[in-house]
Amino acid sequence: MEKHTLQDTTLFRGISPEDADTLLSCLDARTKKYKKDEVIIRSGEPVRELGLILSGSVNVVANFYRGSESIFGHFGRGEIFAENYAAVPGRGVIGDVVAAEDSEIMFIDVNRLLVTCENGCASHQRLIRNLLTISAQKNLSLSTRMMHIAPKSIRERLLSYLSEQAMENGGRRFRIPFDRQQLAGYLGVDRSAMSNELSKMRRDGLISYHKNDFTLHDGAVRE
Amino acid sequence: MEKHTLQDTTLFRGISPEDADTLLSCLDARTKKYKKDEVIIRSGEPVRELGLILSGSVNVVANFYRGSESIFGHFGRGEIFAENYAAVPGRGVIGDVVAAEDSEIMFIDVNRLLVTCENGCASHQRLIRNLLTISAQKNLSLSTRMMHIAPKSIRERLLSYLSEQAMENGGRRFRIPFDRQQLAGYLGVDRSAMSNELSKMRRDGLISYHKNDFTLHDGAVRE
DNA sequence: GCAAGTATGTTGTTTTAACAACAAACGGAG
DNA sequence: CTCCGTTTGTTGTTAAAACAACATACTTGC
Repeated sequence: MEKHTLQDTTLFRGISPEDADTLLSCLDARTKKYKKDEVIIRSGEPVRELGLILSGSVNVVANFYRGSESIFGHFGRGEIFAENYAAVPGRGVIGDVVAAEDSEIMFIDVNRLLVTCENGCASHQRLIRNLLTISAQKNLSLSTRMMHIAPKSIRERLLSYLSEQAMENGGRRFRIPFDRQQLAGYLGVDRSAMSNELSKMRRDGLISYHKNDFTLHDGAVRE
Repeated sequence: MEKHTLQDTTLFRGISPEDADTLLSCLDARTKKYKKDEVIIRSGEPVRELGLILSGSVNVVANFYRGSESIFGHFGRGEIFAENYAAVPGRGVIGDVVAAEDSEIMFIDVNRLLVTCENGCASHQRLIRNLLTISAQKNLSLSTRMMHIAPKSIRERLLSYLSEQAMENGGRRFRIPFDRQQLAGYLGVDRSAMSNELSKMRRDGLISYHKNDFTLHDGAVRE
């Protein structure tokens, strides 16, 4: 693993390789390699360190009750995981964290990360800010999705999602970053049923679209 | 507003009134009063400060598209809001934040909060840690709920929720903190349909329960 | 341009949850 | 204890989404 890798991570973004180097020793970070399918964190384990993916990727696998062994999250190179558990003492991790491929993970003690040290304070503060930003961003995307999933009908979910996309885009015409399959997954509905509903909405004059290019009409938008 | 109030807030937890006082001037916090129903933050506004509720409470009101004016969140005395938007620059708030009753709000600039100052550094670090902990906790509760809502059927949602409660409780018998109405809301299903499903699950020997006291049987739990 | 593969749309059927309306159990207040 | 309000459970009906199976459109490599 080379230092330059770190700059590409969400956690060390904006920190020079030299400063990162200083920080690393100060943080007492350790690095470990995992083979594909190897368990990195076992469900229920208490965690003090966050994981930073230097290479490869990991899955979070939910395994509450028999039968449901579904992948609950996927994190790729440059991303971090388990940071919430590391920041909230005394909560066991829900689900196993498993290497989705051969991976190299850096573990960083969150308590140490939060205590500003003597050397390189500026970078250290940046590090803390980065962590908070990551956490806040995850919060936002979670609650946004929550909001879109809240309505019971497919149509309302679509309208909620599309309206937000429009608002975010500052216009009634915009492109969405999902294909139909992904959008259905995101909204928690069946793909074909969703396609069907989109057609109806077009028929009802609420929207028009071509592939990922959508336009909201008067009926669909506030005011 | 008296200093002692601050100790009861999630943000200033564990910080002495004297230290809090020092911090406040350092943070350049401002306080403002709102009448019931007054808009504190308008939808789409960019935010740099988090809001700390000294008294009263606020609602986050979603108002994406016509018709749906539903309360998306409620925060009470001692809690903070808008901290995610304050920490992620350049994202407009989704939905209005409105005073649910006469309230007093303290606004704290997150950027300033993150930069450790000279005086009272120990307390300042505690403040930062508190903020991160709050953020991490919200993340955990959001993703946990997400996970319970992911399955399509009521039964699976219930099993997901109950299994997690059991795991958290370290035993198959436990009490849940919701009444039926709240649980249905949390799982995003109809209350009566849920009651019905609970009965069926009891009939099927998966669980037994009396009021909020639940027991999971072999069929319901992993292994 | 054609063939093969993937993504999207359509239609009909089946399953399931929402809904409505009511019954039963529970929990104080008097 | 009884009455009243609230919570929980039950049942039947209706509406909607899941599901399955197929049609059409779009993409890409040849």
